[in-house]
Amino acid sequence: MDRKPAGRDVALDAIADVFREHGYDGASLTTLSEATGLGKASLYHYFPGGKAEMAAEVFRHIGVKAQSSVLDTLQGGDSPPVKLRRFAKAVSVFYKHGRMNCIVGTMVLSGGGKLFEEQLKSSVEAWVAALAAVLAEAGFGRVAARQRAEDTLAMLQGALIVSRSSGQASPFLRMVRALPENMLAVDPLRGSQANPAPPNGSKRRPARAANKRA
Amino acid sequence: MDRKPAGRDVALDAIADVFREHGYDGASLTTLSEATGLGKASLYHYFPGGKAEMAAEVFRHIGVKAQSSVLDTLQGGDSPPVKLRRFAKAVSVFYKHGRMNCIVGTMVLSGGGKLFEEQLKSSVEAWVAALAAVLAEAGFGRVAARQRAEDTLAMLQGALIVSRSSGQASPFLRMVRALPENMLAVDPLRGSQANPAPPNGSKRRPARAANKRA
DNA sequence: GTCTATAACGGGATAGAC
DNA sequence: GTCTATCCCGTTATAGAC
Repeated sequence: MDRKPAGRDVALDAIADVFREHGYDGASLTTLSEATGLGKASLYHYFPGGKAEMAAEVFRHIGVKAQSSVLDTLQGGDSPPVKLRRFAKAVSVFYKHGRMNCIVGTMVLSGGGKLFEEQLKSSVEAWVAALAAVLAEAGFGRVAARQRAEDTLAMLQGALIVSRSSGQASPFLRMVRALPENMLAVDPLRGSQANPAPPNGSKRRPARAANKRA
Repeated sequence: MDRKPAGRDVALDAIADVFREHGYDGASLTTLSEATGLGKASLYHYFPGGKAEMAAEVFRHIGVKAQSSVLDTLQGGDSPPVKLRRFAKAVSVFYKHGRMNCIVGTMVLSGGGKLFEEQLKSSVEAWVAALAAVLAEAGFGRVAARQRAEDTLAMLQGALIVSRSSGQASPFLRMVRALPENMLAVDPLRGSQANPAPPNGSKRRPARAANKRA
């Protein structure tokens, strides 16, 4: 199998950054040209299919990176809690601790949703399957495991968006820090029937007396 | 105060739909013209500032609708659990039970992020403040209440994206159904230290024996 | 392989008739 | 207020020199 010229893969990183930052519709060939240092014609040399092919290749490229640097942390003989802690660390690094967007979420909402429906779906599926496998290993039923995995991805996506909107990384950091215990907790997304009365502060925070207004 | 012509507000609904569906960059004047039934020049009659003004007005418009049909459910003398259940119902309706995007999240990722930074931030702030007020009323400390409110919004955003990506409403519906109890639960986002061992199925599901592979 | 130049097209925005 | 016609510019995409 003849591998593609070396320039292509390094260009792909720059291209990915542009799509992540500006979305699919917002990424112009001019911008892509500047970001890669290649002229427009050169881009078409590497990607005859134009912008659409660039985006498709970016998905492939990111998918491979995500697999090796994030999802693979869920493999191996360690216990589920250990795996999930590794995973959470890797996720935080992968998204630059909340400062970098998820390109999948970005594409879905910025013009690539219809165009790359299949790739986006299978990307989500890869993450769900990997997480669900660990949860199943931890003792959750098949359906419950998949639901928890989906919910976890949703929280990740949402935390990234909120962090971006507000310009603060803290929502993402909080989410990713709580992720391992949260995923294995008894009923994190269904509420705990055991404790209907809310506490007046958590045990790890100073929890000054609640000052209600008025 | 002279109120604007009637055609403007009905056009605004169609315009909002276009932005929600295609994002800011993806919404062309041609599309907007077709969706509203107005010619381009007529659109400029109503919105001299062009597309940017349309988007800005859409935010205002949606903000008012969100306030009256969703956030106002958190007002009144009822108990926090009652308010949050009302809120969850309203949210589900507001987003067409997972089939409709959040325009704020969409805009952030589709070209309007820089342009409408202030409006987007204040929109998020309105939701956070409204939810945090209820949580404070429920006894949470000021900081914890805001964090929980942020986390809830993040989950909502993420659930909408995952639902859209996967084409299934179930992640969103699950999230919104669990929202009231989840928000008041002891430590939903920080994991419960009391139960390190995961159960083998939840109490409300058949929970067939976990079938691990291999 | 990479460049300059340019074609073909669609975008946002305006003018002016009605 | 709404329309048709038009302008200007940026965009995608290609041709052809080097």
